[in-house]
Amino acid sequence: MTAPVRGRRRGRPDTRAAILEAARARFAEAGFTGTTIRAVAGDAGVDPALVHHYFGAKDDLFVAALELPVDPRAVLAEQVVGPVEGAGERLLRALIGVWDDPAVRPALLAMVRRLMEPGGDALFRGGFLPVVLVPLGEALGVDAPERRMQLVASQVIGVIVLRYVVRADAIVAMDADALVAAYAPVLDGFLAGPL
Amino acid sequence: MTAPVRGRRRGRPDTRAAILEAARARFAEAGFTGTTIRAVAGDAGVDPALVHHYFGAKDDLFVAALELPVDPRAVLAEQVVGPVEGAGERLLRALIGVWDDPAVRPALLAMVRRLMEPGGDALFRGGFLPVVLVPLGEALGVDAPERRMQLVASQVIGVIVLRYVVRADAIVAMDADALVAAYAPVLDGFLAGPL
DNA sequence: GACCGAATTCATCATGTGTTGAATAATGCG
DNA sequence: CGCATTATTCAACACATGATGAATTCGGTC
Repeated sequence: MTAPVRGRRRGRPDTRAAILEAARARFAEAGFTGTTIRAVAGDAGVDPALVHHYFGAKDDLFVAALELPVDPRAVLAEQVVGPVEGAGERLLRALIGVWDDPAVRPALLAMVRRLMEPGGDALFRGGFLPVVLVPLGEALGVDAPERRMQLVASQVIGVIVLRYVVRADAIVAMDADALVAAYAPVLDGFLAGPL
Repeated sequence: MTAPVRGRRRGRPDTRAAILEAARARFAEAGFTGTTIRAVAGDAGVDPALVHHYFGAKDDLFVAALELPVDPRAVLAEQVVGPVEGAGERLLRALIGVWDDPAVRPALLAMVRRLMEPGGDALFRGGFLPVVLVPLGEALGVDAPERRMQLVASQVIGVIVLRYVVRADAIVAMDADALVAAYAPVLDGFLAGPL
């Protein structure tokens, strides 16, 4: 049995990546304040000090863990932008594609959890809304993008919470087509219906 | 009965109530783990030990703060149950009525925040779903109440998050009629539309 | 083989947490 | 008044947390 070995490890294990992965999982599961550096270090099989060595403070770890393998704006520009007709379905399919990718979901979950913690409103108003939602609305060419995209968000976030945070079985059980059938009409209504 | 109790009676101003109110506000704002007993005591202008004196551990404080001035099932039974036609509007108006009551909102917010924290899925599956959602669906006489009510919940929770947690301005600005106009058709579709 | 830098751990600090028990002040009853 | 009872605070404990700096070990380079 290996006694606790001090000093550098043999071979070239990518410890940094292990820490990042553990941090993503923890942040996704427990949010920012609910995640402890010691727990992350434990999951990665590593001393807490090493976490600080690679990423500085806890805040820095968080933004590092948030670095998405995907740029949401690129995904939206490629898969969603286009005519308003069918925009709801395209949005849903892009959303599901990204969220069901296990490499990306933890980071997204962490962001959603952060949205609910104190200061989350600022994150929404200062980040999510102007950076993602409104530009998307404008790219789709809808009128009153602020209002309509907030309506859209109110449905999308509900789906995300029930499917990925709270894991309500009926919503989890739906595949992409079922989700589109249920929600695309709603989103289309928010995008193009009467206000 | 009990012998005549001698001695000091109750706090001068009702300190107990002050603590409860402070606790409700903090739990609503920051969730369970994000709320510290010292902060509650500080808000109530009181020593932390007094909080323990009145309510025992932090868990007990939380359940005491959660005690709603309203029984959600009673509200639903009175204002929502009825024919499926118009159920969406009735549900929305009841919801808004309860959530916009400043005496109740903090406790509700605290519950929603708890739903997002670790273990929130259990709270949903073991509490909210079987105690509130499914009975309501059955009382409305819809088919497949589990599925339909989870769809309803996915929209309702989205509205709650955007309006009360994240306070998205466009959603906050809507009055009851505007909310009904926007969301009642969606809910009716989930309750009675095709699956 | 010597040496430098990177990887890793250890011991430790300062702080904030929930909680406890004793101590003091106020109140009401006989 | 004096006593019982409650309200309230003080001081402190035990623990977890984020963070730091020194120490140790390894990998690669001259």
